[in-house]
Amino acid sequence: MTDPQILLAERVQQALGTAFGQEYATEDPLIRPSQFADYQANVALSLAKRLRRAPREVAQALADAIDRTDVTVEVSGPGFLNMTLSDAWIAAQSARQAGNERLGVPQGTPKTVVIDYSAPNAAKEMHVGHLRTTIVGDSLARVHEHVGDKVIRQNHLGDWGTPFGMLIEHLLDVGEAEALGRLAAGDGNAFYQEARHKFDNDRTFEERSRSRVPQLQGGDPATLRLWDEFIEYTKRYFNHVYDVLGVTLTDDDIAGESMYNAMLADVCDELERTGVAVISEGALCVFPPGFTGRDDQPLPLIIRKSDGGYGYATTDLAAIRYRVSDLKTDRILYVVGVTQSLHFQMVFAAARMAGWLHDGVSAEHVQIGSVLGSDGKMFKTRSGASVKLTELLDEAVSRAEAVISERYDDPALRKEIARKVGIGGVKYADLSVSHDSEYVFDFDRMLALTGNTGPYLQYATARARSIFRRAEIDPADVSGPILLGEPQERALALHLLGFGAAVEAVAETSEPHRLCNYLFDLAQAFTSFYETCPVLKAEDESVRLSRLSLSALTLKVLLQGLNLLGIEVPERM
RNA sequence: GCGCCCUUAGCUCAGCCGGAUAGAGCAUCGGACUUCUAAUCCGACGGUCGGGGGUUCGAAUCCCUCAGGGCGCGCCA
Repeated sequence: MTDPQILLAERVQQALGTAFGQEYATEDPLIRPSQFADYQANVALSLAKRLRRAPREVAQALADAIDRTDVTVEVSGPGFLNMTLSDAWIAAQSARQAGNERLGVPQGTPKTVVIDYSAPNAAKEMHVGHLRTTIVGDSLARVHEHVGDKVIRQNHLGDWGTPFGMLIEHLLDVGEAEALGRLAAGDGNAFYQEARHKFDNDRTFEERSRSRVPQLQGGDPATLRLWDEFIEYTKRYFNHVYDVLGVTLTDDDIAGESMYNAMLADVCDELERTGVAVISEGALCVFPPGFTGRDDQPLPLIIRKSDGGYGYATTDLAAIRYRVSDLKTDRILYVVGVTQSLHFQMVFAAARMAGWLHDGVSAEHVQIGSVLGSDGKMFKTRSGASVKLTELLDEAVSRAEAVISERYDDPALRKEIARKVGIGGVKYADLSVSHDSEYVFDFDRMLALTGNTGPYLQYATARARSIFRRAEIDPADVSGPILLGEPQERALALHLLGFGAAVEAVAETSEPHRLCNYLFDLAQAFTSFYETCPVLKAEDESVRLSRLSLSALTLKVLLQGLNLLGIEVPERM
């Protein structure tokens, strides 16, 4: 790890020990980026009261005790310690980072992390919100893998339950061949709506559908065959979307609701036997303490309906039990819409009551905010119908093509660039705002070539690449001492050192937007460097080599960072 | 009624384990191409951090309260 904050924290802690006694050596030195120096330590202020000394005095004593090798320290204001790193230290760390194939990203103690994401429902509307959970979850999976965790992707497909009776009946009505063709083409939503319409308006269809459900759950072979086909063709469509998006999910990651069917009865038995669940109004319910509904009544988590059927709470509980006991996970991330917040709170609480979730395992709901249309409401087309995802992505690509420079008239090249820019722009838009906030879907903003966008980062990367293309040098071959003559060089090198910390923070907090912000700042620092510091035309050979190294390092970090976000980068733009 | 989330510059958003004059981007205005991609860069303008109270040496950040908005809340998943 090359992060300067670590060095500074160690230095200050050491000084705390020598200045005030060893009991203070573990105090958080409160290192923060500073506008007056590279970093500042704020610990003197927070410690002053406990030491019963004036803050500035504490700061001075601390400053005097700090090992000043490669660091200048000065007391400032009411008791801040402004710390500036020597150019030599930064340059040395840069060289170290350049020589490190992990670019300064540490590998922690490996954990097993289950990441539950995407989870499209084969029987319900699928909209851009599903894209977002898929994209964010996929980035988290990539990041955890990169820091050394064992990642188990779990695509909790909505492939079971009441609506499937309806869908199977509709499939029979339409005819298998035609129905399956439509499903593979991504017409599942319309297919569902047709079925739903008949279900609501046609009594005999409704009855047929209802009687189909027990056959499905009971394992009737003819019904299962139809269900299998339905799911198979729906999966083809999902896989097509994943392919277009460049998402790492495969069929091996599918762990849909149907998978837990066989465990549900046992889940209920165990909960009932242990007294965690009780019968209420004919349904088997868990009443986790602290949850109340309307009229202050305890809020139930229904795990077996009064008609004997199971709902998604049962499935989710079965999944937790399975993930902890069979998958041996240390951490479960549920990358699911914010609207499910209450549901997950209750499921987690119930799982803790049952002892399935114990202190060694953390279950976290990574709440994904809703994607809104320009009207500020849930994203829909102008006509009010839900948007077909593939059409949305196609539009992103064709819009990207329209803004791509006319400098590329080779149609194949243009198309390839447009594809990466269009898809990358959509993905970056999902990743760059904090996952729990809503955001307004806006093609113009996410495909803009300036600002905190995917295309801007891709462009910065393409410019870095062009240096090496022009020089006919492989960035991987560049090495050499780094010299920090210009302020832009220093700022770039210093920012590069923070890469590892940024990646680590994403793994810890499940917030990919931190990495986006880091990369955006990096791209800006690089562009600024690029504008003011000629690389190939540098007057001095050692400066040229240094700048080449710096460019190579930047390029590698940008590529690695974008890869962790799941964003492809065209060779040129 | 209860619970969760949100309210920061004209717009879109960061910052929220308390720390100095609250930051970006877009938009607007003004500069910079005989120079490695100007799809860029540099600068300016712009904010009582929803209101009020509290804790603190210090609050956008923590606590309380009020207002406004979103989502959810017993047999869909």
